[in-house]
Amino acid sequence: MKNEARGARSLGDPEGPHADKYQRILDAGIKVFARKGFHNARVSEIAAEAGVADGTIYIYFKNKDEILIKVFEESLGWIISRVKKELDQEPDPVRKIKRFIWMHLELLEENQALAEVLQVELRQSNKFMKEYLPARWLEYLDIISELVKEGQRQGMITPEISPGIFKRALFGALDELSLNWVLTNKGKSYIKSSAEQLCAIFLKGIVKPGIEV
Amino acid sequence: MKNEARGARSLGDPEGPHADKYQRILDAGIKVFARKGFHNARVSEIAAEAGVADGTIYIYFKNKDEILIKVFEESLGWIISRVKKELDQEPDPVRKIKRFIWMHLELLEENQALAEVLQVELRQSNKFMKEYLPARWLEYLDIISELVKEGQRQGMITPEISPGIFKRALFGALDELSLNWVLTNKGKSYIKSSAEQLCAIFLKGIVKPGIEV
Amino acid sequence: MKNEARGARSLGDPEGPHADKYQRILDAGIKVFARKGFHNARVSEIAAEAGVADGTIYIYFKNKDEILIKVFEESLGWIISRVKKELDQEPDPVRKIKRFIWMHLELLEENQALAEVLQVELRQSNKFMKEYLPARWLEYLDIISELVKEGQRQGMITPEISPGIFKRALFGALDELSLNWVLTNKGKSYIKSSAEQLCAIFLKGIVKPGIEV
Amino acid sequence: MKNEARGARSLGDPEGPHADKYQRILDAGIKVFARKGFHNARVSEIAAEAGVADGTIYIYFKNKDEILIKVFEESLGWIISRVKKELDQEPDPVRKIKRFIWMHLELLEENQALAEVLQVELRQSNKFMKEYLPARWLEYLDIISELVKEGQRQGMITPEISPGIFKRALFGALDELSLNWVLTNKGKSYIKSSAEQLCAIFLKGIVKPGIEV
DNA sequence: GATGAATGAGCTTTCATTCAT
DNA sequence: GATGAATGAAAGCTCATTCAT
Repeated sequence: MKNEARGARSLGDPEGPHADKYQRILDAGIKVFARKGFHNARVSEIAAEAGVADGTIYIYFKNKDEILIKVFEESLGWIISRVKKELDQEPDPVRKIKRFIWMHLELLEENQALAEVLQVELRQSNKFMKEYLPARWLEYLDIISELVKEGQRQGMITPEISPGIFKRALFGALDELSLNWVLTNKGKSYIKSSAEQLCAIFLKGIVKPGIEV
Repeated sequence: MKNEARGARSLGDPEGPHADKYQRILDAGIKVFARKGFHNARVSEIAAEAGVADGTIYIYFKNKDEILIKVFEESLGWIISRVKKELDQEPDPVRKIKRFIWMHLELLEENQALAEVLQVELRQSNKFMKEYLPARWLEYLDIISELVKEGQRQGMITPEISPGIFKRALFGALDELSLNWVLTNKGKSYIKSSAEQLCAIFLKGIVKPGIEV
Repeated sequence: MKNEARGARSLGDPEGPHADKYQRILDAGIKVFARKGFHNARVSEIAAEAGVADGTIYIYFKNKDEILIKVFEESLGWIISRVKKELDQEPDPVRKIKRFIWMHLELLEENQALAEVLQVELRQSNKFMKEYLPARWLEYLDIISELVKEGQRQGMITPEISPGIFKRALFGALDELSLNWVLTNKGKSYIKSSAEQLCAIFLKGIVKPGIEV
Repeated sequence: MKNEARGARSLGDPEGPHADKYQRILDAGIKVFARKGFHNARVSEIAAEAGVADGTIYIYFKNKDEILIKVFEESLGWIISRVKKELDQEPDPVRKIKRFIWMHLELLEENQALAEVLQVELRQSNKFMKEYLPARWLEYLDIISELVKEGQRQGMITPEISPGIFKRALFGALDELSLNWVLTNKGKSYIKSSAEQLCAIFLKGIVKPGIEV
């Protein structure tokens, strides 16, 4: 009843009676963290952005840290489910990897504020919230490594490649390119070129066939 | 071999009469920023680490931000000169790219604290100090793109590759892998595997020859 | 014997249609104030302890202060009526004073939480709620001074004694000893010794007969 | 050098280079705690009263609690040493007890603000800072019990009296009377009467010689 | 130049109280 | 009457920066 109008409005999947304000605070958190970074974000600014009183934040979240943690969890959860659903439609691991690259860039393009938060704050947090360590982010990375393993099983991907290193290499490249897109204002075409180029680089390499490496 | 040119001091190349304290503060900054992150680093802790009084910091640096900026500038300057010198010894662009990958990882391995600062804080700062935007970091990235262009001129690298996107893809991958190495404690062998794998991936791709992509 | 008149409810004598919740809040107030002290007691904790909603408190009490005031009033009212009733059974003023000492200690022993609130918070409140100044507490003190006056009239108590100072001296001594009993866990025998000793001290003094003072 | 001018200015015995501000904050703490009570005292008000910035408080004290604790420690330390010195001049234990009663009341009369803090906050703190429990306060109480024991040894005080209960009874009475003096504005004569009456009560009792108790 | 005590703006968080349901 | 989610003022404390010595 309370949530009938939410539909596709925002990331995440809040449940329970407080869903509305919870989600508004989460969305506000994404915006403000993106604008100012976690440390320079003021709780009062998040409250204002969410249209609630400062104190209301603390009904739904233990503290400022928890807002960020929940932003990670809910956003990554939503991204993962979106990505997995689309990958199912691709026939083979190599096509899936291409699709993954495209989706990563497109999803973040659609959610620029979220992109900024994930790129910058996820690193900070990986370093400082070791007790938490976003399990969902590892889950996301493992989508890549699983695709590589499957490709190797099917004989499409060279067996010398380490899936564990590849997943980080690809993620790092994707992350750097979307960060760059977010920071500069290169327009949508940059996303397209980035996707195309990354597919080419990671799948076929850059050295001309026949050249010794 | 690696440190032959650095004298007994440390990274960077401080000049002038204040060289000693200036450099001590800079080194202390790297350590403390690595340990705590920029926002949680206390100026007084940097001062203590450097063995100077709090107020002395402000004789050499305008403010806390400037310590970080100078850490970037001096460290990147030193890295760039080291890298360029070694790349000169490689015969062709493809070999140079391989050398670059190895050096990046090895240099950061040798300077773990610096690695942590560059990886995490450079992102933050890229985002917030747009007025500054570390020119040296772009210079470092451009080493890669110049190598790609040269490779394309010499016909060793496929012309479809965009050097501007490639430089960020490679940097992102390197960065992610060294961050992972820094955060987990995987030992030196992880650096080696990372370098080998990245060379393979970026130069030859992961799809088996003959497979359609 | 001691509780015969109190029915199943508790201290005080709540009347009117709200009697139940009113009393439950009052009792909860005593418990929570005893546990945490007035300032550290949370209205929401009192509500929880009373099994009512936070807002309900404000139907029965103007604010948090008023809960404490009513705790004083109702508790002291109950204590006074209990004490007066028992004193009637004693034949002379000196015996009545002895009885008073015993009853004070025994009543608080039976209501330890109330004891803690009265002892600690009454002082605070005496100091800050000058506008209120618990009339009932003065009434309680005056029981003592009236007994002294009566004793002087009957020639049993030396006329040099000021009833006004004596009442405070005795109350202070009683209060300090019950506070000490509440804070340490000395068991029931400490109450007995305290009563005996106080009777001896206040009635006969501590100096041996014959010694010059 | 820095402290040459302090003389009798304020309680306590601050040492070290920061003595001046430390003592000013302590004195300000006494005043403000007396005026408002610990919980309603604002750190900023103490700072203003001491003529320092808010932050300066935290150079000298860990937090607001510690100001109160140090007020207890230093004040009681000062009181104890003053009292002990004077008691030495009295010839026998009974005379010493009389002197103690007079001094207690006179010292607090001279330091009214301190009196209010000790009386009201010491109780609160006894209850809530069990970890701390002002050792000095116990030391002060023990002055009394030691005098009683000595009096019993010399045969001047009846052996039935428990020094441990007597010390609390006397302290409670003194405390209540000085609280009353502080709260009402009874003038100096009330102090005198209180002292006289307490001496009479505690030493000789209130019951006329010859009356059976 | 070097010091480090002092500053005070500004933050997160708490919680008594209200009021729409 | 009863509820409890929401409010928002207020306070303790931190720490980058200054400046008298």
